[in-house]
Amino acid sequence: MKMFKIPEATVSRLSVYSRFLSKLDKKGIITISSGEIAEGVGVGAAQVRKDLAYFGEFGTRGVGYNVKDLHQHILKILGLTTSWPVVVIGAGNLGTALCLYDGFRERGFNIVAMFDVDPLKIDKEIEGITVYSMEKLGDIIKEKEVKMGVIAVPAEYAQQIADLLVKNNICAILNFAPAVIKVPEEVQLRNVDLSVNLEILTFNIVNNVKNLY
Amino acid sequence: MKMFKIPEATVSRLSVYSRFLSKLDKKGIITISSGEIAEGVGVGAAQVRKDLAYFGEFGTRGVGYNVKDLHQHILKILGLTTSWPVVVIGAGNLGTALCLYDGFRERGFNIVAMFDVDPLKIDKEIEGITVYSMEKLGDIIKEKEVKMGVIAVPAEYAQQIADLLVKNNICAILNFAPAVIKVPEEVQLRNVDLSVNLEILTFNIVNNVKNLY
DNA sequence: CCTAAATTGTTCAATTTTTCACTATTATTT
DNA sequence: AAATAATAGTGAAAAATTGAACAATTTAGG
Ligand SMILES: NC(=O)c1ccc[n+]([C@@H]2O[C@H](COP(=O)([O-])OP(=O)(O)OC[C@H]3O[C@@H](n4cnc5c(N)ncnc54)[C@H](O)[C@@H]3O)[C@@H](O)[C@H]2O)c1
Ligand SMILES: NC(=O)c1ccc[n+]([C@@H]2O[C@H](COP(=O)([O-])OP(=O)(O)OC[C@H]3O[C@@H](n4cnc5c(N)ncnc54)[C@H](O)[C@@H]3O)[C@@H](O)[C@H]2O)c1
Repeated sequence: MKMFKIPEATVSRLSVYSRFLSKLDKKGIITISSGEIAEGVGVGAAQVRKDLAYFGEFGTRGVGYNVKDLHQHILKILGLTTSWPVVVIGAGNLGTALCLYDGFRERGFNIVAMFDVDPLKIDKEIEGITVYSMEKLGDIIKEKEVKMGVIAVPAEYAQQIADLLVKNNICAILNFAPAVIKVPEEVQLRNVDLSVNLEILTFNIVNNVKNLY
Repeated sequence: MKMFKIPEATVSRLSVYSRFLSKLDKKGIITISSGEIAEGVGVGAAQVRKDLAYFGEFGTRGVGYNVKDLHQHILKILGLTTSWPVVVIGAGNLGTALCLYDGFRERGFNIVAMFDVDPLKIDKEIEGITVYSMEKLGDIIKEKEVKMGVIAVPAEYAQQIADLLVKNNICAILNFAPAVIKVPEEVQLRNVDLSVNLEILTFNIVNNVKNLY
């Protein structure tokens, strides 16, 4: 790969483009211009072209992009041409909601197991997904070749769960706990912090920030 | 307010600082330096000082920041000195998980009502929060002076719910549906897109992106 | 009281990201 | 076949963000 350092914002937009293209494809639309993509996802047309230009030339000048084609290219770029087995740690309200959610499967993410410490939850099944005790974590990660883990335990345990995942050679962690956790630099970490999102909104309200879309 | 355009990243870091300070305060810690905050939340010390500098001078040179004091200042900046009534639209798995979650209340967000179209869910209570039919939305927003709405309905209905919220004078929307929705520029909108987050991780894994923390 | 250590606030430089404007290419029309 | 219109790709400019360096201020110790 010609890794020229891709802005993270670019990657997240690619993910959005991809979903938009998928919708267009289902509607049977064959070609689309950068301007129409831009309009559809709420960014600038130059931005769309620049984002794609990091990875190659996917369009035809004067014509636009072939929807199916571009979609496939983006899926490839994002690593979504294969399925990703995922484990969820914490079978509470959030963990359960994630398990019941179809949207992940549609994008190639497969929750293969949940884990919890609560004896009442262990060995139960949620939508066909078994909740295991924590001792099984290592075995299942190895057996199912799991690369990604989702942390949905209370914040005070988030770091220890992260450590455990790291010890079991997980490559990436999505953390929902409102905690700052540290992992070795070779492990990918993203935090989804819902309070932060709400608080950006309150900040904007009280400071009367004009949207700039 | 001396609105010099605050980077959104700054606002989200303020939210994280605030939680960190709250933890320190509970531990009885009186003063802290920018370097320690930086260490605690995983950013640079200069970044911390720069973020705060947008809003005033809160520290004492040679000494650091008073924890309680700084915390109060940040809460004020974020608009968290008053409680925010919130409505959640969509009493499904995610909406329910959000309702059961204490973390929001702790930060001053109060879910005052949920809304759904499913007759089986309407009039049920979840953790003391009633699920109302959609017709009640306007009345309750007005009555409870709700400024923020959370969208937790399937993607295909997200736009119409957003429109409805806007029509009822909501100020800010947090959208969980994987849909691009449009609102007037005076309405604050944030999207929490979990698939995007997972896909940034897969991108990083397959492209071997080194973390830079 | 003076000096040294600590640490903030701030300026300025570096970097990153976005936007703009232009060039090249393709398709279509006359 | 030439002219026109549409639109991708791209390099340069602009804007936004981060990072490093340092001057200013406070406290503590001799
Ligand atoms: N529910 C939400 O809407 C929501 C929103 C934002 C953030 N979060 C965060 O997500 C996390 C989970 O939230 P939740 O609402 O599902 O909480 P929850 O209490 O419903 O579930 C937590 C689960 O983790 C399990 N658990 C506790 N310690 C564990 C450990 N050491 N190892 C394995 N499992 C353990 C518990 O048994 C429980 O089943 C929390 O950190 C919360 O702050 C939740
Ligand atoms: N569950 C998750 O973990 C998860 C994760 C990421 C994103 N999301 C997104 O969040 C949204 C909700 O997900 P969910 O898992 O809770 O789905 P869900 O199907 O469990 O719940 C959706 C709820 O919305 C209600 N609803 C449908 N149309 C409505 C309308 N027009 N007005 C009011 N209510 C309506 C339904 O009756 C249902 O109760 C979806 O857009 C989903 O893609 C969910």
